[in-house]
Amino acid sequence: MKFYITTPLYYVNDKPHIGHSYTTVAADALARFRRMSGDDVFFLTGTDEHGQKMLEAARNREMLPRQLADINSEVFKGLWKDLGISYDRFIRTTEPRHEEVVRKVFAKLLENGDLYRGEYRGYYCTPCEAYVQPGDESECVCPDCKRKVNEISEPSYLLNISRYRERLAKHISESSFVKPDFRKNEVLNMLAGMPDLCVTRKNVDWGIPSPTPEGYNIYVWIDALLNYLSGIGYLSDNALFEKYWPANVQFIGKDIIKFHDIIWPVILLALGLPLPGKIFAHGWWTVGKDKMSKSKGNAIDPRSLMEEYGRDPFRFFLLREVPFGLDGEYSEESFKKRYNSDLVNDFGNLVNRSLNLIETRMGGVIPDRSPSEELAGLTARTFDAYSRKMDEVAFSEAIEEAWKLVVHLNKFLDSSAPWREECLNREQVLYDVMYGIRNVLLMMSPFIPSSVLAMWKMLAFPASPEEEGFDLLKKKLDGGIRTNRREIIFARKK
RNA sequence: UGCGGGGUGGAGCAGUGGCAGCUCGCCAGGCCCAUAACCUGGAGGUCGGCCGUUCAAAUCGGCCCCCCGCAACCA
Repeated sequence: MKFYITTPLYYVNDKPHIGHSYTTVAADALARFRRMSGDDVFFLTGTDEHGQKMLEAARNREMLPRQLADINSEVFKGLWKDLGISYDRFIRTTEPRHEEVVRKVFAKLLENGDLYRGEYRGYYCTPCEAYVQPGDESECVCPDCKRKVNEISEPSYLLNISRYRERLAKHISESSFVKPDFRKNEVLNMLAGMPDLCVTRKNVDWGIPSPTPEGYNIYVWIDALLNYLSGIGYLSDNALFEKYWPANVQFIGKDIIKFHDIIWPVILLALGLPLPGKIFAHGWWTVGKDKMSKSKGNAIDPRSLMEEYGRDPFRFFLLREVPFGLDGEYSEESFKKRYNSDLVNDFGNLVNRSLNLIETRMGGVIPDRSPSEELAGLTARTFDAYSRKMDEVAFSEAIEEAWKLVVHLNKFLDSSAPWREECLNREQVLYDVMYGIRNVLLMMSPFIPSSVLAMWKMLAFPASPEEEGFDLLKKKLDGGIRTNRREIIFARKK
């Protein structure tokens, strides 16, 4: 089976914060899970580089928007590298190939009447040089800069949302397109009241020119959304496109629901393309009860957390701490607690104590047996529950399922006490524990791939979890292996 | 105001009619192979309020109070 997954394109007017990492790590974990399940995965991410805010940000730094985009897209790439993100393609909206697709799509929509020339009536904030929607009619101030806005009316091109409103509403109610489920009503309401969308900009000089006589630029969101098509070869590499489209899952933050759950499918319907399987909107990370934002200065920098704890604990925390889809509260304390209690005490210590027993009681060689029926059964049931949760994109619950095996193995060691002289089936017990650990490692690999690989090598299991995939769960562990030197993979933090 | 989601032991949550559960924290004990780790047991809640339906309600209905989200381009 093919599996096409995307993150949003991140806007490069500023540096990445924890939220960008969140979406990307989530997509990466799912991509890795599908690969290990045997799917042919295409994982797309990238950067969104046009638009008014880029112009401003570049001006503030006294550089050209292109220069700022070059710098910041590298910053994102660098972070993804350090986070171990296994994307297949990193797209930038300033790539000529992408720009060409956007122009072609625009022309096609125009031709079919899905875009039409009309009047845009609305409010315009001169200082921000942007169209805005004032919060309160009586106030008429820009929601961004809080200054007065002017009502204007000018010719522009509009996306004909009305034409697809009913079809889309029907699809949303009848499918699992909008995820999580509790967003459905919200989106349907939004859709019902959504006017046709203005898709050209008169005063923005950093963008893709629209193929119309007036010399407008194309609205950045139209530009950005189309990356999901151009990124897999729409209108350029037909074989690739046919292979992967439609996307199976598209991850977004809850702030961009309107664009992905309404405007995006309208464009696709207009192009006659099938819609993605799911648009999954996750929640925000908050600090205390406050929303994390640049203006408040309380944004969490992923770099500092990674430097202190390492890449994998950061990935683990993001996906374990909070149910995907809901908001979550970040605190250093909760991070440390997760780290110490889950990764150090439960998991790390299990591997460490088990390997120590292999070293001291088995001369460093994993005995060759067959797994007990009980443990093999438990593994199968655990994996079953785990995969179901992964299919539901319920990461924290999937990890919880795998953790049941970790807890079981710790208990099993305690109750069978293979360190005692009286323990008669020591070989079987230790074999079972190593077999169980191997299976836990497989299930944890999508979340903490490098730590898992380090443990895998330490235990001298053949190949790697990613090469083996989940098929290995059905097979016994071939013993007779001499293990490598014992190391602490997750060191306790004070 | 409209639509939606919530209010359950110290914290965070699960639980859509039948003895109120989980994780963390706390207390006590066990074990001692291990990263002061792991295991077991315990304390702690009249499930926001009032009224009602029912043999039986956290769970259904009504009214009320409080919090949050979306209606407004922050992952």
